[in-house]
Amino acid sequence: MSQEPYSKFSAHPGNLGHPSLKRTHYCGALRLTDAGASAQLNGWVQRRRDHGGVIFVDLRDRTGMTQIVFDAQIDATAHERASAVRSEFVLNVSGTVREREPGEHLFQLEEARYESTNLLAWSVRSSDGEVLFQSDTREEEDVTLSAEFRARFAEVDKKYTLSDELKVAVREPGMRWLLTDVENNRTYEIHLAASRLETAPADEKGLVLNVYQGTVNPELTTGEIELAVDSLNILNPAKTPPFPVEDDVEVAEDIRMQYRFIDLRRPTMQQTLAMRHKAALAARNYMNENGFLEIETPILMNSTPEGARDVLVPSRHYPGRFYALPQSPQQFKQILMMSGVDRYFQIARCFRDEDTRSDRQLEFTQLDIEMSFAGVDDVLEVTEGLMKRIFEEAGSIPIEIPFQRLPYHESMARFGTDKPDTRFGMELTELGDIMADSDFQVFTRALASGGQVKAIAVPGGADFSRKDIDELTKFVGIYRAKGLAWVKVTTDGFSSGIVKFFKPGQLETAQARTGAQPGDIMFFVADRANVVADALGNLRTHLARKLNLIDETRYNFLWIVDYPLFEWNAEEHRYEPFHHLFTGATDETVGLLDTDPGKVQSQHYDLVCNGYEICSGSVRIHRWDIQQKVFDVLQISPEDVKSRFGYFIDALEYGTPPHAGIAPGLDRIVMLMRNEENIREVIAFPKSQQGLCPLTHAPSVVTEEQLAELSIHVDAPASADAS
RNA sequence: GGGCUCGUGGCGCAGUUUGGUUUAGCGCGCCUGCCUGUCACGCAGGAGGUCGCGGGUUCAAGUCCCGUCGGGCCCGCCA
Repeated sequence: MSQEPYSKFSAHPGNLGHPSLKRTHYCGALRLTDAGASAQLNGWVQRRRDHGGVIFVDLRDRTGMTQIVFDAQIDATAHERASAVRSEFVLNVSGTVREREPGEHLFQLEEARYESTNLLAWSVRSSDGEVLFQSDTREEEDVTLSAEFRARFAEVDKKYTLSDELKVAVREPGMRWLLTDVENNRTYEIHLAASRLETAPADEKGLVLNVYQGTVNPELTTGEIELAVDSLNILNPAKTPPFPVEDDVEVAEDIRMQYRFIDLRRPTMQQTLAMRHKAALAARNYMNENGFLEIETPILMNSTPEGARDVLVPSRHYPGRFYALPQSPQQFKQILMMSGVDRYFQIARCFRDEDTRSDRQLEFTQLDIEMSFAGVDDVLEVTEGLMKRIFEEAGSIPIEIPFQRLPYHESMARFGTDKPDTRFGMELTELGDIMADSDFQVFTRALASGGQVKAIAVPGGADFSRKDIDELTKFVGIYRAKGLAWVKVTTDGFSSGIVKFFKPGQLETAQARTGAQPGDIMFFVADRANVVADALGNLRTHLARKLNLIDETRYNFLWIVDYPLFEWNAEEHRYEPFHHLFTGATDETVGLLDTDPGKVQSQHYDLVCNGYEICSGSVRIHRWDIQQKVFDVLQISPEDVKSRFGYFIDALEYGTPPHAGIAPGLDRIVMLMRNEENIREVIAFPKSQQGLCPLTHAPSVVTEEQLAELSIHVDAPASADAS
């Protein structure tokens, strides 16, 4: 039959009546202390368990779940309506909060004895004095159960074996306990018979101990209570969702994005949304407390063809002219410094029309920051405080500041990248000096043509099979490495087909430098410096993941500093800015702009955490003459400068204060705090890798009229959405 | 621009190597009925698939070939 729930409800006008929607609690809020109170909840149906005379429904909202119970004896109408309720229906219920009753009586022990010295140290003994169960610390978990007592459990509850991971909670001192088997996720209630207690002190002999099946759900924060419903309003039925609203369900990305409104109902997604909000709030508060003004800058601005591809927006008034969406508010934030704002920040959306990666989207969010009369140390200090505030306040992750600083060249040398993951070792080791006179031509040729030979030692790698090594060779091939030489270190010496090419001492030196131990393998790459860095750097992280060498609980923050100002583009025989056009040089090297631009050091800094670049910034050029020299080095003609940056150059000549800034990437920060490996997981409405939005079908074809107004003629065939 | 990989009921997957014994199977979900203590409820019964799309090879295509659309990872790109 078709799954069309709507018809069932159109015949029940009672469901369409408007009850008060004012709830008394969220679904994750009720606790044992609320027992006896009446409550009204709104939420979505997580699951329904229909037992005929009684129906259980888990009602969910963004805070959690509460079990609500429909009992024909409490309210026949609500019970009848509840039988039609299905997953994701939206309900409004009211009723009484009640402690979950003990279930089936399992067994009884006569002549139990309770002893206590205080509320926290107590025991229950059998009549012959053997301890049945006891707890003598403040830790609820520290419970001992006698073998005899365990045996009684085994007799009655054959489906489960009581595990060793037990928790006991005192319900009423000397009378009732809640025993939780954490591993099996089951509870039991242990009662000393109340009738006997009325007349005798609790620690006297002759009590009766009863054990019941518990109905508490230890997995739910609200698991000690339930809501006995006396009134149900079905606010809206729902089609069966395309996938269950649960964590850890694997669903294809396009389906998740197409039904993002359902995907976002999942608890982890709700937690991420909440954490992202907290991170933004913490940032706002911190920036405010430190004297920064939040100022908005235009979304429609001019295109500057430096750097990334711009996202363009056609102008209706000026045919053939386009706005660009900001790659970042770079120029505006500098102009704000020129404007005397002194300290600016903005939670800014940025757009870069480049291909996506697991940590890159077409549009993303930066905490854009700029400050006047500031140098490197000032920005780093403010940023460290900001990171500490965000990670601790939003992520409950303690952060120690200040962060270490690592020069760019050292990072490249040791890790092969300027965004190193320092949670594990396997650092790259230079071997060019000792390998130059080996007989291994792969090495000697690379060195002779100005290249490098470097190596890493992989713990336990001596176990790698031929097939493993072939796969790794293929892996480094992605980074243009032509091969991957290897030598296994064993207790008997070196093992590899290439051992014969080395002179005595060469492999020993390699072993000493890489720190390889017997049982390890050394991997060598010989090539141009950037190929060696890419191949070994990526191999290093690849193997660390594969071999589980990464402590996922750690957050290793690291400043990368002392970048070069320019990078030589060998193909086009000219310099390019390493960071961007407005990055300042260090005082020590600024003089080299005229003579040796390649040696100029910039005042650029990146903050790296666990292999992700999470902030990037610099001290800016604030003097016209220096900016002019940079344009000269980059061979940007005066005409180009005037047309592209004219207003900016103007402003530099009207009293620009020294200023510096940085831009932490909010998406990646939240990714790190949530331990997510994909940026889509921390964006409410992300785009697919091809830049499509499966929910709204953007980008879409527009009408001929719209195009005509913009004087745009589209050359490509307008392919309709294929799905 | 390029490489790798995936696409089979609502979801997740098996089947694709070696084309035909497959009436395309499994788990979850869904539907109907029963059930008063479940919480991955249970029990009984049931429905649901142009194997992404197009073309080709063949007596015969989920399976082989070409193209195309979509998802993912990566190289290039990302000042």
